Amino acid sequence: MLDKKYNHEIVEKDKYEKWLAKDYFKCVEDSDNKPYCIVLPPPNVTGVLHLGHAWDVTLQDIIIRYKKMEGYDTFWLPGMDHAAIATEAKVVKRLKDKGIDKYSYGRDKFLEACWDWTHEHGDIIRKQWAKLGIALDYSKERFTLDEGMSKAVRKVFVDYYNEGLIYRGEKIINWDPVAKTALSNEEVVYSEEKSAFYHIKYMLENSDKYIDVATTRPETLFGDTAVAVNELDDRYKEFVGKNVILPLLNKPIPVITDEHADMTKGTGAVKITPAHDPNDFEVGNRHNLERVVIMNDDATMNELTGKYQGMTREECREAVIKDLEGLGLLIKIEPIVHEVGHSERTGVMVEPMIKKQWFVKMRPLADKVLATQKIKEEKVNFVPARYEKTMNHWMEITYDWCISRQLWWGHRIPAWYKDDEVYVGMEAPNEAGWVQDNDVLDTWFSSALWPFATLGWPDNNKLLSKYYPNQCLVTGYDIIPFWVNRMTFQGEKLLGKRPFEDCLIHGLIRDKQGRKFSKSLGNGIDPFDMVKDYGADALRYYLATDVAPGTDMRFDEEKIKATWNYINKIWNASRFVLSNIEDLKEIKLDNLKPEDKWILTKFEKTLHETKRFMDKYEFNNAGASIYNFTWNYFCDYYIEMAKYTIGEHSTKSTLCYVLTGILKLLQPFMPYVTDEIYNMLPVKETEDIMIASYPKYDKKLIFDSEEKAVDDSVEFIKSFRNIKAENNITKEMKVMFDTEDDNDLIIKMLKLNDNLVKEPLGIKAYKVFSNRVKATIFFEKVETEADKLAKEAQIKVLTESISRREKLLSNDNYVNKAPAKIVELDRQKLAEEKQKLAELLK
RNA sequence: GGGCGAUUAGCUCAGUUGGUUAGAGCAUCUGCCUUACAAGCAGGAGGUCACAAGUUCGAGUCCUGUAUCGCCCACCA
Repeated sequence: MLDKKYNHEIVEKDKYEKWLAKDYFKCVEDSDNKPYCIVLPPPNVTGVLHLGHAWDVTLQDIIIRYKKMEGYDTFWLPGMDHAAIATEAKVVKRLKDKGIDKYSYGRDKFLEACWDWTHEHGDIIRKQWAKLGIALDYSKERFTLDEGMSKAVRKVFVDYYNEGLIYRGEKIINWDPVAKTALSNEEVVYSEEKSAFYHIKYMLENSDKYIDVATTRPETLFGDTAVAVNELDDRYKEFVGKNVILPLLNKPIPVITDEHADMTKGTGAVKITPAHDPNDFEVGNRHNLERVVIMNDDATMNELTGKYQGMTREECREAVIKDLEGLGLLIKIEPIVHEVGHSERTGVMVEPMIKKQWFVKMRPLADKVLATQKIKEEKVNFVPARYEKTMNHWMEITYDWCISRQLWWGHRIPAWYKDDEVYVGMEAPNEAGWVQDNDVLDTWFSSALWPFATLGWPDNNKLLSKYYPNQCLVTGYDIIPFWVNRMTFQGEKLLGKRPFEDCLIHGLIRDKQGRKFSKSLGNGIDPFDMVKDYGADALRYYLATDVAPGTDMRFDEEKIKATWNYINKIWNASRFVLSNIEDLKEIKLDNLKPEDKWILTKFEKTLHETKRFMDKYEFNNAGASIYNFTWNYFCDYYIEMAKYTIGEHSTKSTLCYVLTGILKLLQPFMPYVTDEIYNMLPVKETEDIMIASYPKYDKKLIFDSEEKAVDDSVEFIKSFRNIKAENNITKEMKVMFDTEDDNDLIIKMLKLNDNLVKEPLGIKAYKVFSNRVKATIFFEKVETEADKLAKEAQIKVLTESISRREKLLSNDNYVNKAPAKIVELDRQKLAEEKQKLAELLK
């Protein structure tokens, strides 16, 4: 016998270990069943899982468990990401707290510290996965820095290099002066900052004329090698071709014309700093300008800035402005607000710098994706579909991907140098004297290979051929540019096929006020506190059903509470069923009563609807559909009806059949409690519910006329209760049925056995009716003013509705153009309303 | 500057191809300890679907425009 109250701690205890021991989570490579593979977005080993991860994995687990019951050979591959820059930052800090400097510690020892960190956090993360009950195949777990991944990474690098898709070049890149590494465009986040246009006089050589140059970055003037104006700009005609004097350095630089100078912006004259600005870099290339690097790697000013050497960028700006002002070269300061790029990881202002780095040539790779996305059978199907635009737009505008990072934790670049020679290969060259590139690859370079490198690529094996392309990938929309896009172009280039058929996108979780969760706000919620308080099932159901796919969610603990109540409801319904079917030997759906047929029909319809939603990943709608059936039909009505015929085999069978069905539909959402209850069923098809089959829609269990009839009885019951409550009618009432039909069920449900009369009484009468059933309640009661008002209001509503409907039905346009079904419905409704009104007016 | 999303009950959210009186949970009001469940049961109340114009017999849903909020992208000096 079940406890009276659902206790999630008891229910969830030891279950995960049981599932693991029975190998339920393992894929069956040799199985003939159709494969269904998802690779888990590998969480960073930087930290522990948060609510967003819990959401992400819950969605995947629901898909996997659903597909498994549907008969697929499911395979959910877990793993973690070494997260190069993010983890390195954490380990650097940990060492620093111990008084150890990364560089003096040395590369090998530092990497050891990184591995220690990785193992610590890996263990924590695995425990967290277990708490959520997710069906990961741990026998295939991978790490983005393991041997197989490393091999795949080197292979891609070498092949791309040989094909010309990877090259090394000196270009302007985003430099993080704290981590002292290059970054990709995606790793730069822009935020609005208060700044100013500084208008500076650049004096014409040997003249007292000058050009007013407006800049937001006066500290970079030491790197100026020209001033550009537009060739159509009349204001500066006389300056073009001459020199202006670079302030502070008193160095002559040319005034050139270039399309980059926009006459409508600023003063129309722009200083050109090729080594510290991407646009100026391009201008410099066009005009063969010298590139003067004026900063050190930590973004302090270097020796070329004279007395400003050693200052930070900020200090230098202040000093420069002060000095220019002293020289009378500062015209004005115009405050503005503009977007400034910051490092995603360290938060520091990114400095554009000229550096020799490795790049992936993006155009051919991106074009391939754009072409594939035009083919229905070969494209990645985004859910919701609008996110395809996010990827496609990125593919259209992307430019070469800077993949080298000046870090230690990551895949070391397989390039070796000897004097001016470069060797790129899977292994180091044999001869002596070659030195390997010090840098590692962007962490996303390896995770881009995740959907196939984890399956054994570049070796061709059964795992790869069976499970690639993956059937689905689940991730948040914020990860599309970093990861989804890159997996897509890599998969299509390297294996000739999309990495996954579907890509289910979810949003971000925010707090109750709609703010992002962040450490500084202190508004974080630990999902495992929720598991502790309400159970994994409640958290999972909440996360999966709260919002429609692709939208953000506002976290609300009250809803988890409500889910707990729902589970408790299921628990208690099961308690009733189980305690009454202990002697059931087999489920036989024959000699069915109308209410049995009714609930079976409702269940089939719910199943049909639920499956449709599950297949579209609309778990919110699927959840609502099951909830509505379970609570409003099964619990509120069928169980109540069943109480009167509980001894009959058909009742027991129906109870057991429907409860089993409900448990199966809920299993993907609530694996623990459904497992617990399923195992207590006297009749069941499998040892555990997660290996049972999903119910199949069965037309033979659709009974239209019984459904209609019992629906009508239910409608009558509701009307009856309504009238009884609204009129404060007590048990003293007498009831006379006007209709001959069998009203047994109604009489039982309303407990009217002692109140029935055959002839009308000469006291106040209340009419109750549904389509089929009519009855009169006799009850002595003084009509109050409130009763009168209520009745008048009801008459008013009905009268208005009738006249609106009559008008509609007399409109030929409507009658002729609207579907006959709709018009017929209106006619029915009108007739009912008229009848009701007549009753009220009696 | 470009793109996307949101705007529906007090709160958080659903709402399929346009079609009965726009739904749910929570909160709220009334009455109930009816032996599965008071974390429950029964019955209510609560919405000009952001705004304006349009298409249509019919618009929360489709078209156009506006407002507010949010996100993404973009090299703007």
